[in-house]
Amino acid sequence: MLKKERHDFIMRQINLHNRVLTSDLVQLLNVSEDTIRRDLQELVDENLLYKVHGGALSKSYHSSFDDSTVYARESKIAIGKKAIQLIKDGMVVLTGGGTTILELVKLLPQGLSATFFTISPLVAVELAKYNNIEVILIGGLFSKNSQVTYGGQVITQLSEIKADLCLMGTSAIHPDEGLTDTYWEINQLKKAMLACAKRTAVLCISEKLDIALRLRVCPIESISYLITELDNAHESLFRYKEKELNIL
Amino acid sequence: MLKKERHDFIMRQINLHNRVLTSDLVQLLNVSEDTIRRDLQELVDENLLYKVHGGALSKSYHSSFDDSTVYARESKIAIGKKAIQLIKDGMVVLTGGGTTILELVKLLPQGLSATFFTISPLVAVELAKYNNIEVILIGGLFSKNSQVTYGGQVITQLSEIKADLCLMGTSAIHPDEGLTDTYWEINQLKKAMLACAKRTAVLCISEKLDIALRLRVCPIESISYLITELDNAHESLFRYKEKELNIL
DNA sequence: TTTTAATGTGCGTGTTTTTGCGTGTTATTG
DNA sequence: CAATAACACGCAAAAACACGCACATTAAAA
Repeated sequence: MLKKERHDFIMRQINLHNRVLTSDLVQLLNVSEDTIRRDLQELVDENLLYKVHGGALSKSYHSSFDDSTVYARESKIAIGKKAIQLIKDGMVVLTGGGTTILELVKLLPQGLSATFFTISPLVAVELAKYNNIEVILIGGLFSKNSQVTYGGQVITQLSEIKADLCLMGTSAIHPDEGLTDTYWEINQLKKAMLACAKRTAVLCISEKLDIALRLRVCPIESISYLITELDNAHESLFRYKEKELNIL
Repeated sequence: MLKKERHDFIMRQINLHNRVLTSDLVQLLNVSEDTIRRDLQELVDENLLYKVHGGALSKSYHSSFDDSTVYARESKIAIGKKAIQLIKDGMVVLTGGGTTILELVKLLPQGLSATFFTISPLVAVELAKYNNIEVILIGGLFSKNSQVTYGGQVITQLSEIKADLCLMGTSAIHPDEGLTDTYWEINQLKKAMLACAKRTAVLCISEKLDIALRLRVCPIESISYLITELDNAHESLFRYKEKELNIL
């Protein structure tokens, strides 16, 4: 492999992930650490990236760091960190859309090898940054509001999938009413997602606890994991602990 | 073997693989290293390729699919402006992926009422910003390189669609060889897209003109419109005008 | 046909680039 | 503060390179 190609590869990784580890590059490119270090130094000289102990960072990363337009981003990252513990190598995972799922995906470990089905284009794009993850985007009508695909075709395709784990954002959850939603189409969609996964994890920031909306998706017992940003011992979770439900 | 023949051979290799190694050429052409080096230097002088230690790279080779800095963005906007003239109210349009298409979508008139099928999640998200456009995302395996869905499922779904117009980005176009591509899957995909649309418009920045890659998608006659950023009278387009092809 | 000039090609020589390794130093972590 | 990992520096071998020169081939001029 030519040096220029290596540089291109590194810059590609940087643009994709905003960071690279020296050790990863050594493995991926099959050259010595010194070579990688020299490459990184040369790219620094060209003002293309920012070198740190252990690897390098994207130059634009720091300047555009504050994409804090995401509401309650800190909470969602906390939820994401908990949720990734459920994902193991070799798993087939089904995900919905929403900013919480998106934050989770950004936190996945680089080496993870798994298959992801998703109804969210944005999640698909983010997942595609991981070399060892196979991404299948479930197609259909595209919802302008929730930025996911929906409709009959999606549900048909979901019925053909067998997933180990389903990761689902939530509109509302209530200890007695279970999972609920406002829109018929989204409701149908979530039912279909639940049906095709062995276990389902609901990702839910605390302010959506104890709310019931118009349409019932499923009772609380159909859910395997409830993941919030709260400490496990937090009082808001008492009512949920009484059910057969793992709280993370 | 004549020098010109060697040069043609080298350029062919470059267009095919985006790179050549000096050592490979020495073997393939059975001449001395010096001759190859001189050849490469001459091709550099003609501005046809990019020389590096160990070989040479294609000039139009840009590996990074970097969304922050779209390559040749001005040209792509110019192409987009021309292409939207083809889109009328009520149409069913099929689009591929790529930055050119993405720029086009951003230029669509707000009031446009149409149905768009697309294999690109990013295009879908962008299209969703228009109230009167119905967006159907065609799902399937998601390609990390080209950021579109592909594979058997996509092709099956495409076969069920009847579109008025297909908007397609391009890897390479050549007056004799037609539309060509490097990857089998993308090649199959483009064939399927062509098959389901009444007319096809190829969006192509000028530096991708007159290049032939490994796999043939279709002859030039199968295309209805060729859209570049160049003026209609530009000499680069002469060879294309001879064919039955509308140049915009 | 012969001469002359121009161009193309290969080889020898010396230079530069690239790369991996050994050594010792600096950061990071528990 | 000690163990580990990451780092910087210099060195040496190998590869790639540039340059000049000689020889071959070709083509036009004499």
